[in-house]
Amino acid sequence: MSLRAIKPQHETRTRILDAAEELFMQHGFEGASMRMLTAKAGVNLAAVNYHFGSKHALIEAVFRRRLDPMNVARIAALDKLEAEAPGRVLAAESIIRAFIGPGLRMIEDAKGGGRNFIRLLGRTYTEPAKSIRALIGHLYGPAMERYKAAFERALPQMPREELVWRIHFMFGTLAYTLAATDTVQLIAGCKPEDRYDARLLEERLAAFLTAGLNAPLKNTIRKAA
Amino acid sequence: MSLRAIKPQHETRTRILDAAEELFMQHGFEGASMRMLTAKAGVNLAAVNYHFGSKHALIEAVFRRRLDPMNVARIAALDKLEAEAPGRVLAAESIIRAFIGPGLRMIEDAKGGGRNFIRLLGRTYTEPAKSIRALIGHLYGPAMERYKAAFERALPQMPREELVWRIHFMFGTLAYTLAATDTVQLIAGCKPEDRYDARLLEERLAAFLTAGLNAPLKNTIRKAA
DNA sequence: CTATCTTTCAAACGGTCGTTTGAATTGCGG
DNA sequence: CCGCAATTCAAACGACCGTTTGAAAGATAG
Repeated sequence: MSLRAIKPQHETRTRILDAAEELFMQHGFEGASMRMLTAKAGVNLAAVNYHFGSKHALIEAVFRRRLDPMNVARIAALDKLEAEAPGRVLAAESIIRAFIGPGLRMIEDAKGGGRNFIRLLGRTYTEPAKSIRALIGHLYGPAMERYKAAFERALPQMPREELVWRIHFMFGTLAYTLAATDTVQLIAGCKPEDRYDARLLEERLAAFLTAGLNAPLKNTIRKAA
Repeated sequence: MSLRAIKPQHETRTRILDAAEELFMQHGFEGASMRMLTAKAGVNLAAVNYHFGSKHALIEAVFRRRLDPMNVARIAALDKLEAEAPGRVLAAESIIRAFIGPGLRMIEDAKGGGRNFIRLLGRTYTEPAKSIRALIGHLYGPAMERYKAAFERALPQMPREELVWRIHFMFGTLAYTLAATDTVQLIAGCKPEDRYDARLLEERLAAFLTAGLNAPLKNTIRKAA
């Protein structure tokens, strides 16, 4: 039989990761069982434990596969910005666009599962399980530090406390926007075809976030700093 | 024995609701089992099914207990605003404050469990289970319609498409801010005591959201409308 | 006190969970 | 072609899940 080349070498790992990505997004980490998952991947039930060790290790692998390259891209985008304007102060909007760009570009990858992953990621920020939130925090750490420092340089006049909160707000907007795409339809009948027009969404997000980050400082806020 | 007056009448229901609120927040709906829950409440395992019918009905009861009054308060706040300025156009910031006020006031109720509920609520917007998202959507429906109409009246010049997205962004910021309070510490060492200063948080949120909602319309966005 | 309704309780139900096991199968260098 | 390691497989493990049951206990009205 020569047509058995369907499962080339260690495709099993990839098939599991793909299935897990989709089912974790649809049912959550607890809701997606190993039996569901291996059935969808077309592999044996024991394959997950054989290749990854445990369910939790599989979850970590699902995140690392996409998140590590994404954060590398984010840091690279910031490096590029700073290299292009050495010594000068970056516009906050440029930094925001550098950060949200890699995530939005992944949304356009519908067939490759990138869109699934982005929605999964958005949900995971508010995941109840401590171990998973800790994992996300750990994977995000380096990029986070880098961008926080960039924002501090771009907005030297803003109280640090206030800046931290505004970065937090921006994170929330991004996470929720990506995770809860069906809530848009709750607010209004939104044509689904432009829900994934990443270019347009980037413009909308950048405008909203830039305005929010640069919002005028009221006295009440200034006094608290 | 006269000191047995600890469990007055039908306190069992309330004890279950309180325990569920806290455990759902800590472990999620699937992660918090009936055995955990009834143990924490100090009631028999069968009590949940006796008093509520099923676990899902308990989840619904947990939400209705807090969310219904909260949305009534939100609509009342909007009614009051419109009654105070009959015929006039409301400022977007006033509408935003009317919306976020009831939620933030609940955060200050630490002992009563209100804070737990708000964090639970924030997490639930991105809950994987369809039935739970549907429940939330249903409970939010009326208040949502009301506020959407108010924003449309306050910003008549904004394309409807864009407005829907900006409302979506605002929702996201609010939900995430309330749900993922520990992520703030990830961004920076934030003194936890002012994390729950609802007054200050309201100022910060109002400033950020108002600026975002009123962000200038770029050509790219205008053309898409 | 008795009869009736409500509530609590221990025990068990069938089912699904993540993981483990040991044998069968496959891939491959010598 | 053989021998060995890597991988796949069916079956079973103990644990926990949400729910149900029928009897015991408590509250209440006549």
